[in-house]
Amino acid sequence: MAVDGIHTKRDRETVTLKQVAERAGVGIMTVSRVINTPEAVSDKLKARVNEAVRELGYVPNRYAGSLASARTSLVTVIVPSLSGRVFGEIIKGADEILSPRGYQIMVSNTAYSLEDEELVCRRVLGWRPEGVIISGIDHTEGTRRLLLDAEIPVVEALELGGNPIDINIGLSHRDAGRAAVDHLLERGYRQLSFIGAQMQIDFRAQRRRQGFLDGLAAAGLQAVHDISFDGKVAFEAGAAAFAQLQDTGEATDAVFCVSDELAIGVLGEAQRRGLRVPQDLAIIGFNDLDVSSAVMPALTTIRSPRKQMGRLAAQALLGDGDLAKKIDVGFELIPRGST
Amino acid sequence: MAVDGIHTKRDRETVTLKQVAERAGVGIMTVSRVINTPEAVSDKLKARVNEAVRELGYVPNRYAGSLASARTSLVTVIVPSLSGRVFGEIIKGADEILSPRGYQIMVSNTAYSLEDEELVCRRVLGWRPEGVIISGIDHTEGTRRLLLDAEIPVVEALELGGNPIDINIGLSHRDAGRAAVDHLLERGYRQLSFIGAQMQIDFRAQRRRQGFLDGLAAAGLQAVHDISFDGKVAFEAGAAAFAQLQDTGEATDAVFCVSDELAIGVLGEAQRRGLRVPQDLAIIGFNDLDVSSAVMPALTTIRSPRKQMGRLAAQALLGDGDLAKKIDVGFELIPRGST
DNA sequence: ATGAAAGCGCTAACAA
DNA sequence: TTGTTAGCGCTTTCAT
Repeated sequence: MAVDGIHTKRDRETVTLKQVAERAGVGIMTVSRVINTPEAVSDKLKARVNEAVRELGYVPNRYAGSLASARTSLVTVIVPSLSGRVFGEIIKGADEILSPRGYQIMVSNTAYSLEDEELVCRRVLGWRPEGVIISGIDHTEGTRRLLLDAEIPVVEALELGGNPIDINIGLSHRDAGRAAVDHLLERGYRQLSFIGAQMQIDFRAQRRRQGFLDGLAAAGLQAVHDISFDGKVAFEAGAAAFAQLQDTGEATDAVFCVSDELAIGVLGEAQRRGLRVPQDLAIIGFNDLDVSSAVMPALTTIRSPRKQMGRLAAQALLGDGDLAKKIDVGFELIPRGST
Repeated sequence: MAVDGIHTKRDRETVTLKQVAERAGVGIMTVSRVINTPEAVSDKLKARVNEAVRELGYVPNRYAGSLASARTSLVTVIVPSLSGRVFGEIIKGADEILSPRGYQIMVSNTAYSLEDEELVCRRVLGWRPEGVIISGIDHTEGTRRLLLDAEIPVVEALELGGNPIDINIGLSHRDAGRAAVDHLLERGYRQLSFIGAQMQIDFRAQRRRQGFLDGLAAAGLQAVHDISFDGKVAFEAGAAAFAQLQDTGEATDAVFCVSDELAIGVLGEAQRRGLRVPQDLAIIGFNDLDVSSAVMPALTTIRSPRKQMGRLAAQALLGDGDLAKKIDVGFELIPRGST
């Protein structure tokens, strides 16, 4: 019977190895073996034990097991946000590799704060993960120290660069920003603007913006507008930012949005204002979300191989295939209707 | 120093309570108290211990702690999919309540399979969660048995009904489907169609469809089209389904899509075919994703309070505020431009 | 306020 | 193939 509210377990009966062993009339090690290395037990005893396990509804206690064996089969993934589909895909990619190998993933959220990341890291290391996948390359010294001292494989994912703690899998966000401008310039646009969100806390977004500005400078141009507009929902922030930019500023004929959400917000707002995309306004985003190819016109964007990064990160942790310590997964500009 | 690939920890040095105690020149219980109940230790010893903890980089081992105390501070959330933003929001809502209270969330994925759900359940109970949040009300007998035997609070979330294991928080998806038809009929549409995806495995989607069909029947009508079109990406499935429906079938003037993703796919395809929405075609979805209000025209949809369900589920587990065993969070039809 | 002893439920290492 | 023993690193309980 279920029970009101959370409370400790000790006051209730728990089925243990020993009880299963007694029930089956065998030693506890036999039960342990039936569960962990069934091939090492005779069919006869195995059957008896399995029946006892079933009858008692025995579920092995991982705390006891891990304490005794020093194996946890746990991998933690540290992400800056639980909302975006972006991080969900990394997690999913990692899970696809890890689950079949018997690993459990534990996800923790830093809310884009380096200080919280350090706290999260400390908390999470108490679970003695056998590997850590952490987002980005910017961390406090304390976080680095913790991770280094843990003596487990660590993958810094999403972005390339910095002074890697261990393994680094990602792409150059600066190059991606640069690719966005180059594309717009090539298409003939000259009055380019940048729209960002949460720029103070999102280092990867900052680097995409920097790449954009670099590219403009290289072409002897400068941004017509360069704004960041925070908001609870990125789509709305995009719409609001574009509205502000149109209402108060000089004309722009192309915008680079630091994310597809913003870009789709801009697209909607532009259409509401009667602008034709891409004739009057070109829009390019970043991420290539599923929805980006569904909107009309479809959104030109830069695809980051998120799921692949998750998979590679997991494989790197497992030491599969002798992967390099540094893997550039690259990005791909997907030209579509919006430019 | 980090290390190549995952391997066990025992071969490397680990800092334990005992080492900290020796370093600080106190008993191990004093160290334990400094960490768990610092108010019970004198300032002098507390300072010495904290210094030793810092110097050694001590991180308490949760396995030892939980084994000894029978408290895990773990809550597991079982979802059918890691991809959708839908489940991410439930998790986020739950995390907002649980994290500040010192609980760690562990997420597990059943891939919309009841059999996998049972396996996942068994695996996850080995971590001795102090509470479980599980999606939906459809489970195998084995799953029910496991959850009941665990003697911990269990919340079945997202959907109301069935024979609850313990606590049930959600909404009636059938009523939601019914609300969708009623809205379309009220707007004057008569040639209604249904577009679904993954209908065989998604019970909640089935119930929305049933509500839709019920509503039609009550009005003496029947669906022009009633199709399900699977695909890797729901947006694309929506577009493909609508294309098929247009190419091979009778005229329809309104479609109810079982999810917003499908609806946005339909919207894009309709626009590509030169149809005016909502004049030529009305579209209504389900979920109210962030993107749904950003597209042009904005999508009429039914909002389910996902984050709130996550929060309520967490609060119910904690026994907060003496919540009912059954909570109907309702839904809200949001009329927008697409109808 | 502090410490010593016992033991949580399991696995490693060994013995039979 | 099976069982016995000694911990794993902590917290509980009970002394002091």
